[in-house]
Amino acid sequence: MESPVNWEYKTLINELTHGMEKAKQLRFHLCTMSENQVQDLLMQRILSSYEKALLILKWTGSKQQDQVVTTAATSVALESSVSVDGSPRSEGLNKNFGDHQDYMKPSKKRKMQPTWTEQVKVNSESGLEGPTDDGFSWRKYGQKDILGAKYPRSYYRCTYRLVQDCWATKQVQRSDDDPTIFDITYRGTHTCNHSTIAVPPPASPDKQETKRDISDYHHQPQQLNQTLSSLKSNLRVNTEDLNNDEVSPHFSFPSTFASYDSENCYFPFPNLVDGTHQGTYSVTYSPLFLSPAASESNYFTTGTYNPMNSNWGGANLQHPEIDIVSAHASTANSPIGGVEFSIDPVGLEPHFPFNPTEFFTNSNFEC
DNA sequence: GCGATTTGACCCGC
DNA sequence: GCGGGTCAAATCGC
Repeated sequence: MESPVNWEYKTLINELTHGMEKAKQLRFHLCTMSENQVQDLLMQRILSSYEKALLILKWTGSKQQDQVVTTAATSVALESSVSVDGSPRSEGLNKNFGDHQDYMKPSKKRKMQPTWTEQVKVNSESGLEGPTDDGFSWRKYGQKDILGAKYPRSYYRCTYRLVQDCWATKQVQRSDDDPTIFDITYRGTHTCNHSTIAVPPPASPDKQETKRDISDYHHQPQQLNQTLSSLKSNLRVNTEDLNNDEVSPHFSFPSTFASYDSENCYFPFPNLVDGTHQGTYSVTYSPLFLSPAASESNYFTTGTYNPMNSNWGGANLQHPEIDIVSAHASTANSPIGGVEFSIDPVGLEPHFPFNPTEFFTNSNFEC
């Protein structure tokens, strides 16, 4: 019997597929009616967004199925003599972890894990070891001098690896060219419940908080829905620079989503609510997330966050926005693929009223 | 004392 | 054999 989650998941896939087909039809009509390259470019990007959303969803779905299988097969020993790297050194490790087969997961799935890279620019070269607060708790487990690199690479893993079996890791390396830029490579997605996201200040000043556990959003679909509505209302495409080859349309998001991640429904942008960082962020996703057509140029940078006035891209405090600016005139600067906007069907309430077709078709595009 | 970081060593893939 | 990724003992800091 099909579960509600599977039903929601398939419905979401169907809706996105339907939307993509309609967008293709629209592009066909636009191409036949006009030679406006701007319109065609926009259509390509809309299609790319749908395509990537579907890819992400499908990937997430298969991952969840794997998790179900893994959880169910608790009595099955998987390569009990293989370590996290797949290396045969079970002696010491098994002392700590016994024959807990979950420990073996990364060795089997490392190449299947999603990997993406952010470039984070910090304010000054001095005073910051690197970008730190991205909403998760990391524990440094190694540092390595990399051949040809001026600065060493630091290795971090989730603090809750052992407690909550969270296998997310990240690598941080300062750029050779610009010491104020850090390349952060994330590998794997968080399965822990300790992520935090930035939220708008609450109405009551005596209950102000700047971070909230993501589980709040899982358990408050109404609030998430409101946030999505806010995202919808603030989503816009700025095409004023379309004639400039160097600049592509801007997609804007409310800053509420600055840390929304696919695994826990939050974006993987660093959490900047503490106001300690100012900089630009770019995200490069691995081909695992992208179709061959889309992965050709899947790179964009966001606008600048100003901690002095808590603004993203110069937007006001009431409706701060993140301006996502494509660095290349590609089909990959969409908000969907670019910021890993995948709605995890498991992470949402079964009856969460999110209609992707309506969401995208009714979005407030400004042309 | 406990948790986080450092750092040399080990292991694996290429 | 080399380079990258990870481990784990030693060390540090609160």
